[in-house]
Amino acid sequence: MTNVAILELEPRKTPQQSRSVMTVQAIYDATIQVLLKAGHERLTTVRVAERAGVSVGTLYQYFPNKQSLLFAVLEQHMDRVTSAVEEVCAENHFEPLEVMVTELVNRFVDAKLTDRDTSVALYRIAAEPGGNLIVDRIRLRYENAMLAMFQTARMSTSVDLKYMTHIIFLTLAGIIRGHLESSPSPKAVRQLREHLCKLILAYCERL
Amino acid sequence: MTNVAILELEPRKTPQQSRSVMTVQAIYDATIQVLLKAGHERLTTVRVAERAGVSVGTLYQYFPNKQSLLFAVLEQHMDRVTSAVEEVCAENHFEPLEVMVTELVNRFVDAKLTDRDTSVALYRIAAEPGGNLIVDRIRLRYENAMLAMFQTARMSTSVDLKYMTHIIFLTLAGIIRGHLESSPSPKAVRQLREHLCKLILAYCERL
Amino acid sequence: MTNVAILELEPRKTPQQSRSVMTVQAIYDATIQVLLKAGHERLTTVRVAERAGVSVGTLYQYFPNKQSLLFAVLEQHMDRVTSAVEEVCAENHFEPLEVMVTELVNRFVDAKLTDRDTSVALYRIAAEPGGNLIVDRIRLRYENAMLAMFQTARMSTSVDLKYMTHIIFLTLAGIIRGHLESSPSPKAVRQLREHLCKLILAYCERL
Amino acid sequence: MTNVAILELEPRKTPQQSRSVMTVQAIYDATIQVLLKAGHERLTTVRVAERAGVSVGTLYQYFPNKQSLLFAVLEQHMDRVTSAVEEVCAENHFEPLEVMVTELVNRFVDAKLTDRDTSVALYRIAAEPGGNLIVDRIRLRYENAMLAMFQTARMSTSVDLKYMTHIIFLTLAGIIRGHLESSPSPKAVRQLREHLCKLILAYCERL
DNA sequence: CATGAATGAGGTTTCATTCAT
DNA sequence: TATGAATGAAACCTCATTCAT
Repeated sequence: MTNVAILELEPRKTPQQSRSVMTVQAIYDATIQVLLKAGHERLTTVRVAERAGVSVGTLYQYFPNKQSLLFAVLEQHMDRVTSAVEEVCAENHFEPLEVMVTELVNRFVDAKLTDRDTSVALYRIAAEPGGNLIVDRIRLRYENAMLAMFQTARMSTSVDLKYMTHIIFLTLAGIIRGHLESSPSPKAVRQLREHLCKLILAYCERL
Repeated sequence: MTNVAILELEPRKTPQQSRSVMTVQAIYDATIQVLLKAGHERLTTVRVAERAGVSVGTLYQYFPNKQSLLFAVLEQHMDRVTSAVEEVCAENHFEPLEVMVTELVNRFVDAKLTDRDTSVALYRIAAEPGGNLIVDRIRLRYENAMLAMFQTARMSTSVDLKYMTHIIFLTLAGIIRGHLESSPSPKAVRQLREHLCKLILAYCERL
Repeated sequence: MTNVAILELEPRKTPQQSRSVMTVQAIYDATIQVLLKAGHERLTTVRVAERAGVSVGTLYQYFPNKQSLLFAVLEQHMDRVTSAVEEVCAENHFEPLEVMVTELVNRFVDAKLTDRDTSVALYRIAAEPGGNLIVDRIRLRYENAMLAMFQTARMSTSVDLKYMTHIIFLTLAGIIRGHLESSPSPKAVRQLREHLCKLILAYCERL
Repeated sequence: MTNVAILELEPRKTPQQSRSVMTVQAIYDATIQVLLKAGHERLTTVRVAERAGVSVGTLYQYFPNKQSLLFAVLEQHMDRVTSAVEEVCAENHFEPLEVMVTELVNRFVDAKLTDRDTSVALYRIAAEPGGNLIVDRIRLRYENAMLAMFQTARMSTSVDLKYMTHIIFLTLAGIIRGHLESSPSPKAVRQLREHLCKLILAYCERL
């Protein structure tokens, strides 16, 4: 019998969260704001702290150095996008291939286009030395989720599903990145979704 | 075919090239060497000048500031890759679609994989503020060359060739970038070429 | 012999010592541990408090600032060494000069070589501004104890015993410090004791 | 035949010394001045540069970091004192022991008492981590010079001259340090010299 | 009394750029 | 034109100390 009273001893953190959790979140948010308003090269720890409403010292109590802050922000952001993709993959096991691809593409595009400026800004952080470790970890999560879904599709057994998944991921991520970085107009998004589906579906069926 | 007359327009600089041309090229080369050996964050103008065998002052006589140097190097490098693609596109007008795609993919992959470390290092420079201007200009050259080629292919007239070309470019560039940045193993290149061809060809035929 | 009555004057703190006395001693010990493990430049009040198992705030309730903590630790350590010397001096009144010197040297060397790392580390603290006050006070205790002993020795009455004592103290302290700071090998200690005795004895007899 | 004209090509550095040599010397001097006026804990690179009449950047063109500056200053100072001792040792080979010791003591005391404040301030630098390397190197120079002299003295062949020299050095250095650090009065210097001679001479003769 | 998150002045170091020679 | 010593603003980071809880 678990004692409910004991559980109550640990102070509630919602909605009146603990001080430090709030501080850390404020720093996260401030980092993204500075990234968007001032840009990657003008992002300084002092500026981030100021915008977060704390002092630099406070920032350094939660992050050992500037890079760890940037990577933490990158990771939090990518985690959100990845979770969305993991979800959509889990939901579409055993669906027809066309449904799988359509859902995947749409959710991926949705996730990346929400906070598109943030996404673009974070590409810079991912490109810093050491960033590839984070990117690779995230990529594996993507590919594992996608692979699990594709393994439930009715496809020729001779297909190297793992490599196919890899190519599909590179295609999705690469095209969306290129799209985000060059054309800031949101009008082309419908066309982009459509062609992404066609491209990937054609590829799958060809194999 | 390049017009010989055009070549005559610019004064001969070989074999006894003018001093400044040699100096500038030495600085270009030094920049890439420093970029590879020290990395983007440790690239300083003094280090570049030292490696080029000149003084900082001299460097600043040819480039108004550090960024202009980096962008010039980026542009020179991208120009080489782009020229290769323009060439292959020009050579394959009126060929069967499959030939077009195969040649395009192979030449693109070849161009990017020669000096792959340099390519990767230059992604960082392209990501700096202002870099998108250069990237976009180069992208237009790519897409124009590809579009001219695809317009000679036997395809349904209802196809939006311009957008198709755009997507193909994004696919090629995006996948190769993802490939270069994550897997440094050169063994997977043959598989990559093969799947790139399948992917793009399937897409074209689907339209 | 220590007077038992004197011990009674201060309230008993053993075995159930008062909380604050234990805390202060824990901080003392932690300070020395940090000093040895992290070094003088990495000794921070937070680190000391952590190692002592208390919070920084608590530390600041017993010591007004960092320096007072360091000086208190220095004083406690020096007090132990000094007491040993005072003891040996008191014990050897009226002994032959050779016995006096031999006992003095051995006890001094013993005291300094126990916790030699601590001794070395504390030299740094003694060198801080204000540290000379502590060092001078301790030096007077040494010299007074030694002088009292030497006054019971059979020596020519024309000798300036006070200055002789001063020189002997400087010799002892200086040589041992030089020994501790440069050669960390404990093998040379016997030779050191022997020569220290010869040196000081020869000096005394010469006067 | 060495061509005199060629030698003239290298610009004269005296008395109108080259710019950089002057700058470095200005930084050295400024370091000692700041050390004396502000103390070791208030010595900052900016303050040193200011007093030297240059900018911090200039300081960092000649010294990779603060510590290397401090150590360079320490080394230059110790080198002067050591040279004086090496000189006096060389001059007194084959002299009577009493002359050797007297000359050695006097020159050592002279050297340390000139710029006594600087000497005291530099003890702090020598105590920093890594400083013992410099101190040990200097100590070897001292002991080698002294040993060479003592080997020409008429002494019992059974004496371990090397260890004797070591002890004499520790005695000299230790006593003078103790003297400098505690009593700032210059009146006791004559007495100090006298007793140092007696102490060391008695020790040598005893062996 | 104890806690420990927050502070922020201040220190070290870097590096693009200039300019007297 | 070439040089490279000098510049100095600005970045990152530390840590003794405080004070609301």
